[in-house]
Amino acid sequence: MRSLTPSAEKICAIAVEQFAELGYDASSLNDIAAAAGMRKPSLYAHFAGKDDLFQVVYARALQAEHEYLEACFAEKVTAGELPGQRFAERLNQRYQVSAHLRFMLRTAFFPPSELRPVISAGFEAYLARLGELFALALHRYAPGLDEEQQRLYGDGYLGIVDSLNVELIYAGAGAFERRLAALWRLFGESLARL
Amino acid sequence: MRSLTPSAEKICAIAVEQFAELGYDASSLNDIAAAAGMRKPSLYAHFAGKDDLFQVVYARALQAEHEYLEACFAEKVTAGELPGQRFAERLNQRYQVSAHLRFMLRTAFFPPSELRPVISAGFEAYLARLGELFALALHRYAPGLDEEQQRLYGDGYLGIVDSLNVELIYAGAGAFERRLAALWRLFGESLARL
Amino acid sequence: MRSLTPSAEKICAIAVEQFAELGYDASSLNDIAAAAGMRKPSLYAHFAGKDDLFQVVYARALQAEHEYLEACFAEKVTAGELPGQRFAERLNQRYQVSAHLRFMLRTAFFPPSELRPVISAGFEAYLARLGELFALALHRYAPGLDEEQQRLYGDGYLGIVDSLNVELIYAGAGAFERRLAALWRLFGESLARL
Amino acid sequence: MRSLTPSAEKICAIAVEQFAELGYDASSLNDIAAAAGMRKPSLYAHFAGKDDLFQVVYARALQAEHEYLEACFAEKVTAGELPGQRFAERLNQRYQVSAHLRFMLRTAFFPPSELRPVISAGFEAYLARLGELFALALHRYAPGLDEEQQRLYGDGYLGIVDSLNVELIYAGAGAFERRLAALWRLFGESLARL
DNA sequence: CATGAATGAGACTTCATTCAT
DNA sequence: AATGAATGAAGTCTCATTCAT
Repeated sequence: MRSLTPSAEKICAIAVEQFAELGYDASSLNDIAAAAGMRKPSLYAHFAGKDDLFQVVYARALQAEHEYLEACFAEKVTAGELPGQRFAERLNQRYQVSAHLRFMLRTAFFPPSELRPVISAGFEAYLARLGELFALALHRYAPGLDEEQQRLYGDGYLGIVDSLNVELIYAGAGAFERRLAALWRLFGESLARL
Repeated sequence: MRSLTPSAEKICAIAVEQFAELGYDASSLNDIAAAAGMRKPSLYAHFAGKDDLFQVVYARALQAEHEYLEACFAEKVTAGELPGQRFAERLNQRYQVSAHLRFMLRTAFFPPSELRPVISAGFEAYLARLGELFALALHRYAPGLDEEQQRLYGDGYLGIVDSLNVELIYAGAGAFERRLAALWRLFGESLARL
Repeated sequence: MRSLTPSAEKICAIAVEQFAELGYDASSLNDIAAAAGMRKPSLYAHFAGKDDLFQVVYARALQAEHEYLEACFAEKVTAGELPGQRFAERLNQRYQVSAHLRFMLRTAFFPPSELRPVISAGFEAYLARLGELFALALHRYAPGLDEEQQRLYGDGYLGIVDSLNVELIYAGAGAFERRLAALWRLFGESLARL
Repeated sequence: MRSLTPSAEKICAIAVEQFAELGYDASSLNDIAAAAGMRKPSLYAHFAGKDDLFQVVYARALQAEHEYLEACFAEKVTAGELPGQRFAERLNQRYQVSAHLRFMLRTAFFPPSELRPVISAGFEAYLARLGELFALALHRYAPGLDEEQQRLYGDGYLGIVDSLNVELIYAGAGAFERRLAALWRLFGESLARL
């Protein structure tokens, strides 16, 4: 993880918004530079090129969301809270607030072809960690589950998270809450019967 | 729905693949024309421009997937089949086979900014129809549900479908089956208790 | 040998002058396009890029100088003319008149690094043909020479031609005539004694 | 002749290689700086700009080759050695060893347009001195020559040297030896008959 | 003496589009 | 219906250069 100068930080902050909003191809270094208060060639003092900028931004987005993940699952659980519930319920807010999340999801779903491998690897690690954290919480919630059940709930939880992410991507906050209610009801009912 | 000459059909068939694979911005009219066996300016004999081509392709993709939807839900249900089950189980195969579906999903999730409204409208109609078809099937399966329960299962079903779509987009067939198993278990268990 | 449209011909005619005068790196497609009465992107309707243009121009230069070579050596020899004499004496005029020659020499001596192999091959064929034509003329002039002598005069003749070319490159017409006189005197005296 | 700090010396040593290999336009201050172990702007602490660096390097190349010239002609002649023979025979080795010579030749033949006058002047002085040294040696070898003969052999000798240089530029050591043998035979035979 | 940051100029190239043929 | 030619706009990127530190 490269450490960045303040200028480079600023460029990244601009770039993550542009990339999240427009995608790789429709984002222009010209616009990014202008929004960062400099001219296009100045970017090259900080990044080797568009690909490099994109990858740096992606790495930072991954890290930010990893940190969020850890923090979210590290919070003390309140009574009656199901495993992963807090993370799921806060997805909406996180999505609105974090360009990193919006960028990461867009990029993971539809990466620029040349960068697909590196992007996939990073995102899969993110998902894997989310799965682990859920598994730990599930074990705390219901210690006696057999392996198959653990896998079942793990897969289901990741599926629900993806579903919620998609809803955030193409719909709005209202739709999110409806979907969250529905899916979490199914999930919670099932867990409650354990 | 414009009717198309054979040449225009061919262009569309190429374009839907390119757009599905690369997205709007990274797709080049040059490549599309070449793959269709002609030169770039010839496209303008059939379409007003890139946007027009994109929109025509999108309309056709929507129609194709609408038709698939209807056909899928019109099939006779076999014993023990839950509402929407056939459609969900076949998503994987459909995704592999239908560039229209791949294109529609990509476009609906991340439309080119200028076309966002028209694209959203079309996709929402698709989802709405899917919701309706599920609702009908649900009613046939469990006639006495109150409105809230109907909405709950409808939302859940659409959420599951999105989740499966996402899995298809960024993972492979294997992951799809695991997720399908997990989500459908949750869904089916709940339905079965009605 | 690609056949060219009139526009492409014109571009080549401009380009050979620019490349001969400034070399590959200092020549600008912008300038070439402007001098050819069009804008930069229009060049790409005729050539795949700068390299392609350069190579086409080079191939044409080689051909032009090959043709000149053949024509020059095909002329009827006058009494007292030594083998290769006419070609050598006309180098100056040819150099002034033929951008192809100026370009070919510059390019052969200092090719852009990436194109070195293809350029070398072409120029060596040119030199080889010059050597052949001289050898034929020498045989006509002095039929009984042994192989070693033939090679000796062949090498000497090519050496003299190169020397004259160099003089044209960095000096002027006056210097050329002095050098021609000196080298040809050495060469002629030796031949005359056969 | 400016005297240089060690850093400036190093830059020059790198630059002469790059300029000799790639020419003025294709050489990048970035690469030169990097190869000299510093960043581009640091060059400006030593040289006013690219042109200045080029001219300094050129002046040093001229000086180095002047010194070589003097040393070469100052060596004691062995029996049977013709005037200028040693210099001619060593051209190959000198060319391989001296980036200054390679650079000087390339630059003299094809100078960057803006620097043509200063470059020509320097190179002509070099050639003039070579001519003088040869003339002296010739006088020592054959004292009684009339002016016309002196000029004849002088021109011929310079022509031969250029021819050999060209062979070094676009061919290899093997070709050099063949050409040297041929040209020197012509030259030596003629001299021997004096 | 060295450099990080910035920049104006300009390089090559691709793009979607138009138009006469 | 198709295309060769042309183009304005914009893309990414490199270059030599300057300046404050």
